[in-house]
Amino acid sequence: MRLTTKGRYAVTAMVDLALNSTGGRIALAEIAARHDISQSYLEQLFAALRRSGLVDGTRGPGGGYQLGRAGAEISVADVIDAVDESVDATRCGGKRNCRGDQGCLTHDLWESLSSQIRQFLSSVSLETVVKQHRAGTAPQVLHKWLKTVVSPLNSGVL
Amino acid sequence: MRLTTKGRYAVTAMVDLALNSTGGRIALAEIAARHDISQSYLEQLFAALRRSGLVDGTRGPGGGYQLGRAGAEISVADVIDAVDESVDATRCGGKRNCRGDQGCLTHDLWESLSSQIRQFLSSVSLETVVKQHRAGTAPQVLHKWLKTVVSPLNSGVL
DNA sequence: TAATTCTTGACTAAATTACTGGGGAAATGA
DNA sequence: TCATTTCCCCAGTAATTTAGTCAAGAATTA
Repeated sequence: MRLTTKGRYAVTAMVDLALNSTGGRIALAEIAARHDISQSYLEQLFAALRRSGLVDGTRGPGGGYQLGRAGAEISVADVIDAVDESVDATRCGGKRNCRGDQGCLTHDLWESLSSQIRQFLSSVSLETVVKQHRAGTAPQVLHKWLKTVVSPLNSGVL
Repeated sequence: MRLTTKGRYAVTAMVDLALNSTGGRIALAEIAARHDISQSYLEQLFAALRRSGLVDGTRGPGGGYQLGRAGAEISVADVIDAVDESVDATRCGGKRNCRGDQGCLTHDLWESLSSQIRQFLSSVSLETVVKQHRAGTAPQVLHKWLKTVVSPLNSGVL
């Protein structure tokens, strides 16, 4: 799970789509203009999103993109995965023998951490983000929530 | 908050330091060999870690690096921030006028999401990672924990 | 048919990552 | 003092990724 500006572009565009989708379709040119992103670059990202079934494109006048399924069914992790191509990143290709015993031990550590992040992002849907935005106060709620949730982690429960 | 392989190198090295630190110092060459990373590259990362006070280097024979403070006091987010130089990433430099009204609205969305990830990573200390690794079963515990915690998010509480 | 919009592919510039190499400076031990 | 070990700092560079351009074409609507 990587978290780059590329993924951010994709998430932004998808949230835009979720935010402005009142049943109709939205042209890429619109999204590109709204966020001042190169349209051709967005096209590349949407090609990947399309291949993953996250969006649905229709051509011709009045055409555009739609969410491939309900916003509640699309997680932020889905979007990031679609454009990021997860480049293996393990350096030893999953084999547990990169260097001595301990080499891949720390691999495991990283992957465990990384999978926690993934699970977290998988739990946040586009709808959640939209709702959170509309609510306004939500970030504080989340902040509180995280605080209560996170303390057992550092207090030696594990 | 970006999450690249660069940050992963740094976290791996720091966890190695936390794992093998029995009071003494550890030479960079050791860490480099253990994880098969270019030593000079690690030197660059450690220069950044040093500037942030996360590690403490001593020269001469028997020298090496030490954690700058207790492993419980160093979060994964600290490590990533130290090497990542957080390149602004807002594209409009904080100003709320990049394009019309809605441009920076979605900015807010992203930044809120990004800050949630940051808070999550801030809650995980090196000690936590080490403990989790030693426990072995911990990842499953975490998985369960996340599941109970995450459901209110998607069930319309917000 | 003409306009619109997605779709695809090739190509390029800029930035970042990962790495190399060299020349020190401080500490230690002989 | 001198050699060795280690951090420390800087300059450069190849590979990769990001971000963007350009052009041709397919499907749809009016």
